[in-house]
Amino acid sequence: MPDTGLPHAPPVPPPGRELDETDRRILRLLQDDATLSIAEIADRVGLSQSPCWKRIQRLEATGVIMRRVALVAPERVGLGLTVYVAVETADHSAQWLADFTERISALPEVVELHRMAGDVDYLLRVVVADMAAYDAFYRRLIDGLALKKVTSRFVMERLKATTALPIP
Amino acid sequence: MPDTGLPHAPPVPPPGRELDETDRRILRLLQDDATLSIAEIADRVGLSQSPCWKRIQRLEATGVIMRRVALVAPERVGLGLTVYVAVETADHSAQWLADFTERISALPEVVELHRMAGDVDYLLRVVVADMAAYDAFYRRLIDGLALKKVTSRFVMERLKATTALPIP
DNA sequence: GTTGAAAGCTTCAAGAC
DNA sequence: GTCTTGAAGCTTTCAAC
Repeated sequence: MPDTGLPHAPPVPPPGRELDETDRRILRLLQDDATLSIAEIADRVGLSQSPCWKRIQRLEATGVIMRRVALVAPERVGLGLTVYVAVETADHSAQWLADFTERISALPEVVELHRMAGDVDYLLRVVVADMAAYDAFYRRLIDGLALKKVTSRFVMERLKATTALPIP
Repeated sequence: MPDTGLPHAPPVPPPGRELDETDRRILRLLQDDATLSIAEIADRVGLSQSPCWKRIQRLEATGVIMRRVALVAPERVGLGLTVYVAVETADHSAQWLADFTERISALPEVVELHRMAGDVDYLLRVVVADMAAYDAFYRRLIDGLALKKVTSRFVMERLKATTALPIP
């Protein structure tokens, strides 16, 4: 093969293509309802139980299925306020960023932390009880951190929220 | 009680306080790992199986536990790109907003749709395969919609992502 | 890939405290 | 509210095709 100087094809599985259509059908079912029995799933994807069970085992062992969880309604446990926090950092040294990441990840109110491209460096999704709780969180967040800009955007209404990925 | 003119206390369950500490411990366990057996949960919260099972049934029946799902690793199913899209709408009539909401919710790539307070009207979380797929999605998104401003922010790295709420 | 079957758990209802 | 008991059903493994 000629060396084009371009990046190589990934050394390992072409994303999403180590899975056949049956695997993807199983995933679509399970990410919608993880209480389905093997019998039910096998039936719906047109397999018998044993091979279906083996496929699910493999999907779990290889990390395609990361975990099975219960989704809790936030407002039912007194967590009525979700806030997206866009952070622009002042310091961009590797050490500072590592510290920042570790420290922010440790905050339980932060359920998601993303490093972003573009104007915003980090985007946080924060879940708290109410505005007073958010204020307390915010003070803890900025305390001692050199942040250039912090923009809080408050969720008024959750119109759609699913953990089910649009598996093609 | 004197009428202060301030908003009343909510007429129904004080958020999160219809649940006792045992319920909350069960929720913390299940939102971390929904494969735990009743026996295991009962053991950890200090109950025997039946009352533990009844509590879980009640939490599901009353919608505190919304569902049980499998979480799939996006990059393992070829969905390597997550984008947050901030939308400012041009039209704010009720009819327009209803149409907008319905239309956006129907797009499978949109896994979350929030109505926001402040400068941004809507925040979308979009999951796609790659930049080409996002471009195709973006064209469909803006096609025929009067949007004042659309800002796409691309996730470079997922540093933390949990569906487990910080139940106090 | 398939079927069928057996062992061991888990779930859930019933009845008592 | 809690506990114990027991039946039914499910998961998991295995043998055989």
